Parts: sequence; structure tokens; C-alpha cells
Amino acid sequence: MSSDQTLTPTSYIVLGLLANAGASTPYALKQGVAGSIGHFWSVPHSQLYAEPERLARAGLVSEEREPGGRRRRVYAITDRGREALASWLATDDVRLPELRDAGLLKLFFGAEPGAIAPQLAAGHRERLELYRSLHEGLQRMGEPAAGGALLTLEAGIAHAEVWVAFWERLAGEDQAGDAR
Amino acid sequence: MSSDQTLTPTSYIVLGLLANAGASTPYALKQGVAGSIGHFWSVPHSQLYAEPERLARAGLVSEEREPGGRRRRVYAITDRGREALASWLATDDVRLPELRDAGLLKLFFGAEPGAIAPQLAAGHRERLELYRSLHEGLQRMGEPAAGGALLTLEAGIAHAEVWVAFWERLAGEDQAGDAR
DNA sequence: CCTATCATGTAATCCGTTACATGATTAT
DNA sequence: ATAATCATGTAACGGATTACATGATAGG
Repeated sequence: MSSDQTLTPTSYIVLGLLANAGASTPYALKQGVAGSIGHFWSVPHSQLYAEPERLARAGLVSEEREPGGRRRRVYAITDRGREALASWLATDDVRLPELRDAGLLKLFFGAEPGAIAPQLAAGHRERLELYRSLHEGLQRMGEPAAGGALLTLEAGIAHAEVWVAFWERLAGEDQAGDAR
Repeated sequence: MSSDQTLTPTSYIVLGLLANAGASTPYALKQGVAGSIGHFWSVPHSQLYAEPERLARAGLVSEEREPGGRRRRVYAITDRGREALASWLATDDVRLPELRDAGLLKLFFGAEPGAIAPQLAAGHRERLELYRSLHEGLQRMGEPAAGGALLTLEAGIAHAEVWVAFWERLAGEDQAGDAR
């Protein structure tokens, strides 16, 4: 019951996944992240070994070992973990996110747009199409309780569209300038 | 000349500011960040004391002390620092940024949109208006060499618009649902 | 058989966040 | 004078990145 109270976003990702998927090994968490929220907030797999340990120390998850074979660690969310997750979900802590985009940083400091815009445009376009197909897939199989994922993807789509338009504009302008 | 080569975005922010503004104290760097790039990529002031030290060890900036008074440290970019900055600006390292938005995270894990949307909508709207006025100001005083800042603000405006629309939609939908 | 890739974990390093602290100015 | 804010720094702690490592499983 040493609840230090300083939970990070990584903590809530682990708690959230455990709440949705039930007891999981770190590897299962890794799969869970990769297949869903990881598109918007990735977590290196080493953290998915370290973080459940911390949460176990805080009493928010329980830790057991598989009986046979590799005796892997299996984590499950506890009642206190559910409480912590629920109270986080309910609070309106409005820390506005920053863009923190390395491409923008370069642009700001005077990089030639043509040197970076095409690659970024292509990357964001690819991501945009992934989001669209994921969204379509989720919608098609009318999952209940997938509402959060749908909304998340909608936000991702809108942002990817903005980025594609932005970098494509710069790529185009530069190309025009060079061609003249 | 111990060039470890592992420069972070913070490193380039410091190098970029020193290249643009000339020799600066950490406090001047802090002002520089706050007034410009800090809107998109903030850096706590403690880093603006630590980072120049690292860069000095790597030979990318020089460090001197004011002769009189407080003998504050003054940093200036060196030729090697300019090279490092220029080569970073020229490379098309396409690490796509992630959204990493705490609000989205909550949404994904099932938060009630109405609990968080209004605050976020308001916050993003405020930021949007700041960006617009900064953009207008920059444009009005037709600075040369402010092209990067203008483009950065244009990206910021487009993203803020997307966020405002997204959270306002959720705030509205929820309100409608509650009102019934 | 051999070699990729998947699965599963540990270790080291370090940046970044978060306090803590105190000297100067300015305002009341 | 005294409070408040600006200016200027230091210290500690810990999460995140990155690399290192090795056992299974499947494909060729």
C-alpha cells in the first residue's frame, strides 16, 4: 500500500489495457499497445516490463507467475487500480499537448522545406490511410465499447490530413521554385 | 573535441537560438524559447543551464564568463556547432511525430467526453487565437528570415483548428445527450 | 539443417521533470 | 519597508531510450 501517487501516462496505458483485456503478460501488453493506442502514444516494450512492476509495488496491479513452463509474470488490475484508472478518466486535467514535431523544429530554424517536406508528406499520408482503414474496420464490426477507439482514430485522421496538406504544400512550393 | 554525436532536440533548440541571436546567457535562452519556439516545443529553464554545458563539452558552443558583476556564463555557437546545426537542418530524418495527447488517451480508454471536452476546447481555442495574432504580427512587420516562424505558426494554426473542432464537437454531442 | 523472425527479458545511461533556493528589482 | 515578481541558478530522482542477450518456432 505504498501509493506514491505519481502515475505517468505509461501507468494509465498499462492499467487501461489490463482493465480491458484482463490479466496479461508484458508481451501481451506489448501486443495490445502495438495494435491500438500505440499508433498515438507508443511505449517501448522494456517499459511494459518495468511499469507493471512499479504498479505492483503501488498495489494497483497484482503479480503472479505462470505455474509451469517459463513461469512468466502475469499481471492483473486490482480494485485499487481500477479506482486509480477511473479517477484519472474522470478528471479534467487540461494540460494542453504540444506539437513537438521535429520537422517543424527544423522549419522554424530555417531548414529548406524541400529537403524534408516530401518524406514527411509521404509518411503522414501512409499513416492517414492506416487510420482510415482501421476506422472503417472498427465501424464495420460495430463493436460496442470501441467508442473511444473510434473517436481516437477520428482525431488521428483529422490531424494526419492537416499534416499531409501542410507538407505537400511545402513540397509543391519548393518544387515550383526549383523548377523555375 | 569529445563529440558524442547524440544531440537531442533540446540541443538543436539551443544551437539554433545561439545561431540566430548570438552569444547568450541561459536566461536569455529562456526568454528566446518562451517568445518563439516554446509555443510548440517548450524547454524547462533548468535544461537551458544544463544543455549548453553539454554542448560546450562537445565543442559545439564556447563558454565565457562576464567580466564584472555576476560573472554569468555566456555561450556562443562555434563553427563546429554551426556545422552540426546545418547538417541536422539538411537531413530528412523522417521520424513521424506521435500525437501523445493525454486527452485522447483518456478518450481511448473510455472517458466520458463531456468530462474533458469543454476545457480542452477552450484551451485550444485560446492557443489558436494566440497563434493567429502572432502570425499577423510577424506578417505585418515583414521580417525577412522569419519565414520559418511563419510556417511554424501556420502549422500550429491548422492543428489548433482541428483540435478546437474535435473537442467542440464532443462537448456539443455530450451536451445534447445530457439535455434530453 | 540453418537462418530469420518471434518471444522474452535485463542493464546502463541520461535527459527531463520537479523541486529547492536565493539575489535583484519594482511596486505599494 | 515590505511584498511581489523577476532573474538566476543547483540538486535529486526516476522514467524513457537504447542496446544487449538468448530461447523458441517456423520456413526454406
